[in-house]
Amino acid sequence: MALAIKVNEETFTPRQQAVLTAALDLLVENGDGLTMTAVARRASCSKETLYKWFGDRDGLLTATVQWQAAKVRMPFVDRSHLNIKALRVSLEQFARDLLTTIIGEVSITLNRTAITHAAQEKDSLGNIVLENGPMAIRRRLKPILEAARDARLLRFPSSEEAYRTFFGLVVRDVQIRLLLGDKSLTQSNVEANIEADVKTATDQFLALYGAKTAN
Amino acid sequence: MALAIKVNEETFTPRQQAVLTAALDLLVENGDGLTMTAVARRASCSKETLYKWFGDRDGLLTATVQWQAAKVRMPFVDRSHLNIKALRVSLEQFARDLLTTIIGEVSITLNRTAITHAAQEKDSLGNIVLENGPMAIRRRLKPILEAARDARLLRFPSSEEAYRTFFGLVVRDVQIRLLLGDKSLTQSNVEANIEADVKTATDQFLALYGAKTAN
DNA sequence: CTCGAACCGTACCGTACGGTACGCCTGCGA
DNA sequence: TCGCAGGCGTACCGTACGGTACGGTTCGAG
Repeated sequence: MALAIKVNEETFTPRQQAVLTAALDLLVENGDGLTMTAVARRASCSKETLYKWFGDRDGLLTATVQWQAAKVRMPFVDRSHLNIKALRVSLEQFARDLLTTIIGEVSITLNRTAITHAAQEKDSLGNIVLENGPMAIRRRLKPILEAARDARLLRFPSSEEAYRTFFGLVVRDVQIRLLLGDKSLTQSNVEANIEADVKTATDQFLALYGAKTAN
Repeated sequence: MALAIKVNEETFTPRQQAVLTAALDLLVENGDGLTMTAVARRASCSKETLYKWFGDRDGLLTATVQWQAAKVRMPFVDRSHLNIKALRVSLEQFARDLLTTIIGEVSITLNRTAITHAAQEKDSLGNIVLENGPMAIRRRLKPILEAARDARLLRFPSSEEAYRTFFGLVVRDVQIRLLLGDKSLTQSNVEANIEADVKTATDQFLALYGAKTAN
């Protein structure tokens, strides 16, 4: 998918970004509230301009999701001196970023929008979100895991399995419950437990894949 | 939520179930294809009947999701003689059912529909899916876990944490990727690995929470 | 046989929204 | 100062769809 690459080239003027911000706001406020008229009014621009810039409604939607999803940036991790302590810190950093991203309203909205889109024949938005979400994490995490394996800090049959286990241990049922609108999972509720969950997930991951006295 | 209970009372006539089947088929075929006209044509009934039976479009949608979601039934597990071997079999059974359910087209469609619904102000569909999905599993799994803890087969700080870890280890990133329409996750592709994934997840869970020589 | 309830098929209405056209204003270069 | 490109606001069109109305048919009860 050249989508993730295209994002860097497809740069938007400040005015266009203002429009995209308005579109995103409408999406967050009310998922299906993204009508061309509403965006135009919110951004104080004409519908004609919207169609000139983004082609059609789907183009606007794609641009909005792409532009916003690309903002999610995973942390760079220091790979120079890999010891068990640095590895733990790195993993915790990944877990923290993953969790804080996932519980954010923007992420929830983007995922919901992409899933709604995927419920029809279209898969473009799903690909964008996948590419900037799970796949981005995988790309960043796998090298770390493999370096740690080479340094005899971790042991696993395949880095793919290790990555997916890490994902599962961190995300658990939080994302699907948030996407489904579970009222018993308030954002502040989850937020308060992030640090504990991060530590638990990292501990568990190291218990499963850490070599020797990993704990 | 009295929703799950209401389902048992709210029984549908065969003719009504045929209508709901038509509605579900349309949902599966094309998420937004559930127009009243389409359902009426597919089920060979009149729109007037649809409105008489289900009130409005949302009522039809709710009835369809409710009726279908209630069909998901978790396995009953024998709790009489709990030893480590029986526990492992039970956990594998849960993992297998959870995975096979999640990757099914019907489950994907129901979750997508509920998430789309949740993207607007409405949370009823989300609650139904939650109640018949994750929460149903939790209700069934927790007693097993607690019984196993009482039998000194498992050790965990809280059964809630243990349940969520199990969920994460089993589901990993499969569900979100399927919901987003990840093309690299074909159903047959996942299906072929179910048994291996079930075993891995169970092993990992027991490694984390099993008491003593759980493995 | 008759009546009425349930239901099918279809025509119809109102509205919301995607998309287009057009008039007007502003700013800028010649 | 003139002209024009870009863009705002609004009016407008066509369509899709939710919801309603109504005539015709079937079927079972009395």
